[in-house]
Amino acid sequence: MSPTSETAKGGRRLVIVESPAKAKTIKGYLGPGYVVEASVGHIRDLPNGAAEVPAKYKGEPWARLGVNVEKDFQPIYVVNHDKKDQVKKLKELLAESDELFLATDEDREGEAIAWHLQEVLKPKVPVRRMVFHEITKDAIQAAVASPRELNKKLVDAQETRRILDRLYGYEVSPVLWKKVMPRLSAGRVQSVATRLVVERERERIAFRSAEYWDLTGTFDTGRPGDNSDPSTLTARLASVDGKRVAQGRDFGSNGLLKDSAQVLHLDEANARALAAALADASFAVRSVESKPYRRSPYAPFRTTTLQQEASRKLGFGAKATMQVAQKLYENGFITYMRTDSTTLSDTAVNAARAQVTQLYGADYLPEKPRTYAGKVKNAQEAHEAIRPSGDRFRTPAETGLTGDQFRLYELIWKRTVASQMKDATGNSVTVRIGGRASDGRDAEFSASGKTITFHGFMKAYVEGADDPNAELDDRERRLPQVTEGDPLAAREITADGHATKPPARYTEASLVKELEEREIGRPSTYASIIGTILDRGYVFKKGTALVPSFLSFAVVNLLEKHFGRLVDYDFTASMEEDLDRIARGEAQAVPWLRRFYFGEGTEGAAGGAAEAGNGDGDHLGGLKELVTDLGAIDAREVSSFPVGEGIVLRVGRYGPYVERGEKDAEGHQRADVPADLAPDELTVEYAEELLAKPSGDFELGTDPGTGHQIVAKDGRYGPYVTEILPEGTPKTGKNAVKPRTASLFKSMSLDTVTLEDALKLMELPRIVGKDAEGTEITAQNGRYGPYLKKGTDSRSLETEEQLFTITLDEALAIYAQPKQRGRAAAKPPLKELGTDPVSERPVVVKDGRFGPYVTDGETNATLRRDDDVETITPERGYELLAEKRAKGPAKKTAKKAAAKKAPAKKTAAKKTAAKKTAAKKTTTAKTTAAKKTTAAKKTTAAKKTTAKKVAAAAEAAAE
DNA sequence: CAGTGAGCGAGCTTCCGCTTGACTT
Repeated sequence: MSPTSETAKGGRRLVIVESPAKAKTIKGYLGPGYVVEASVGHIRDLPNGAAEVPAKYKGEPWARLGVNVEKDFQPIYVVNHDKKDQVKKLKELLAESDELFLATDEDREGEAIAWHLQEVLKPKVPVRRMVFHEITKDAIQAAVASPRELNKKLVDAQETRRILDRLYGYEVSPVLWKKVMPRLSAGRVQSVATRLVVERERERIAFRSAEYWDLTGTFDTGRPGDNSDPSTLTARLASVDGKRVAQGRDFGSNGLLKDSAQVLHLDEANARALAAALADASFAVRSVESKPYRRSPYAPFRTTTLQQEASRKLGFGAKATMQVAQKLYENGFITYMRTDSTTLSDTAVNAARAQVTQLYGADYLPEKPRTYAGKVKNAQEAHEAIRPSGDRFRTPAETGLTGDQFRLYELIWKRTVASQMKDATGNSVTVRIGGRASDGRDAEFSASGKTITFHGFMKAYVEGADDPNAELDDRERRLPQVTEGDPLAAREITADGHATKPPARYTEASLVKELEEREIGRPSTYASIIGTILDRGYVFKKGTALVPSFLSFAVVNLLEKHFGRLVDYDFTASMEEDLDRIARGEAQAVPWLRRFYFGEGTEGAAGGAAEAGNGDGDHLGGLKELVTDLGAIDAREVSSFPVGEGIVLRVGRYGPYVERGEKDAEGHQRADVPADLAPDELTVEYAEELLAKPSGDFELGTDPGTGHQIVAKDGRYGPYVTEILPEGTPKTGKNAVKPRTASLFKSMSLDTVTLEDALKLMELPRIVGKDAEGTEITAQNGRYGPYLKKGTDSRSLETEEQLFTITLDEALAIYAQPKQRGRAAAKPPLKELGTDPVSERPVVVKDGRFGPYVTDGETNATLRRDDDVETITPERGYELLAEKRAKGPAKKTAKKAAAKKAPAKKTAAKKTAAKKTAAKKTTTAKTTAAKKTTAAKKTTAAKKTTAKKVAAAAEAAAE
């Protein structure tokens, strides 16, 4: 496989493409003298997080962004971790070459990859940019013969896009961490995708169904029927006394008629009365209308249409489709699968036409090849449509493929062949039938049919439908051959009730389609967009439907209210326009970014030609300002949704819950909402039901001793069991009784814990015995695990089982030992790393609350994600400590200075709360303490925000 | 969102878009 072995003597050329599969193909077309290798996508990017930021930028306030927002948005680029080997290989190959051809895709990203390659490889030989749109020998050789220069403006446009996405994502996500829940995310693409799903659900919630009725009549021609001339036809009531009968589409989403003057709304009684009045009526054909029918084939596949059809016809998710397609591509069965183009190369058109003639005959072949104009607005057209590869398409049977690969290939093959076939033609017929009811009303029924006289492309391929009730294109519906005036007998007339349905939820495929239409996302990302919003818990799947979570309602609500422009559906489209201007040299990246980030009116922005979006002229503030001043964002408000009857749904840190009344007030109720409840199913009645019974309980049974019901729950500190006290037990006041509670052991789980386990757990704390002085020793389970307690002296136990088994002698033996202070002291270090060269202290690895860390007794540094206790070297340990020392003190003092008051208060508040809780005089005291803690926390949060604001202002001033 | 004993190292989460393996399930 060594590419150099194929290289001819002298005049070696290195050609770099993006994909290894492509490299393999092209290699064969270029022959000796050329080495073809892949970059395997992008090779450099902005640093992902703090760990990837080069040391020299670490202290910078903008290091976290990877973009120097203080100096013309200069990006920091680092070679992607997983591309280091590939870059090394490319460098080696380049060292043996006399010329470099950058043959990445001809689109914005491809141009950028080429530029990054040039920057990283630093070639000393001539560099050429070479592009091609078709992988054939002629096209490739022509491309080599006529290279061009790198288009730096196009690269600028890509870089601007990259920086904007970074600023958006890395500035807005932390707002969500603070205001909604940690680890959430926001982004130009995912947030709009989420918003689409949320908005559809809002429509469903607001939707009011309408009931309407109509009649269906079965009419008989009185002739014996056959296949081409059935004896009966089924027709629906179309109008009464000339007034059209209302159908589903006549109703709005509010359940009311859109235009009540024009249509007749039949209710059940009315419909039944009319049916009865028509029972003995005589009917005749009033009109027969025949129109030619013509249908053209669908365009060849691009990524989105392939995902949609694979979903409809094969039941594949977007990700599965792409994985199967990737395999087909790698093994040379199909062309590239991430494309927004429906264009077929000449080679492909010829192959398709040859196959049409061979399989279906010349009658099915149009005179001229069909071409499909690009439908996608921001298409970059770097690739062909998705089609079988080669200049002669293999039939599915010839491929030898099996399973999913076979099915997907067959789909692609059929669609491609069909795209070069003739239109399907036929007739569509509408028959109107009239009759007079016994009450004098005139009723007109209507039926329509379709006959296909020439199937054309439908012989090969018919597109599926999202709606399972929808009729497919090639379905024929034949009506009896009747002419105007023909008498018909009504065999049966029935009244049918209907209800209008809310708009359907998105599926993966339909959401991707929507995103493409709105120019949001790219072929290479459609599948992962779905993955992202699923991973974040913004949506979940119910069958194939994408259902938004309550969490996504809170997130979208916040974004709409405070970052409206960023989740505007036209934001991306307008960005694309601006990027195009940058690519054409009509606008400059830096002023554009400055306007986006710092807002209008900032220095330099006025001179820029770029207009940061159209239609958002009312917005002058920049992103920076929006994420700095968070005081205006009321976290409680954005995550509260009224349900009705005084019930509010709230999205808390632990998930959604419903609440009635104020906390601690009389009549306050609260209950968890199942995480997989679809928002449109949360009715007032359901909320009442949830509030009526304690939620999330696993009912274990009754304690034979007390008669109290025992339940298992999942609480803040994990699963636990507790008892339900009978009605009327005072929960507050002097005689308050607290239910017994106990955490589950690690070995137990909520769904398997038994009543016996629970009763045993609730016996804790267990009295083990008394020591020589008569002080009671108890065994109990606490926050840090099982422990013994003697007065104020506590000792950890090793296992939870010991809580039940430990004897007095064993307990006394433990107390005879000196107290082990803290967890770290109790455990030996995980590893010893020798002596630190700087502090000259012994360095060890320990396990702490936040995972393993290295310490020399003075400085501590947590191991990074890539470090491993087993494999860590002493040198790495010293390095971590040195890093920590380098930034530690500076950061610490800064932090202390900035947030001095807040932590002090917090500690004080905590202590107060702890003391009062410990005192446990009454539950009232406890409630007060809890309240105070909450209040203190709020103050702390507010203070922190203020402190940050001050810091930000200082930064701005320093500029 | 139960409320239980001490002492004490933070660091990281996150974006979009271009590509495949290397992993585990």
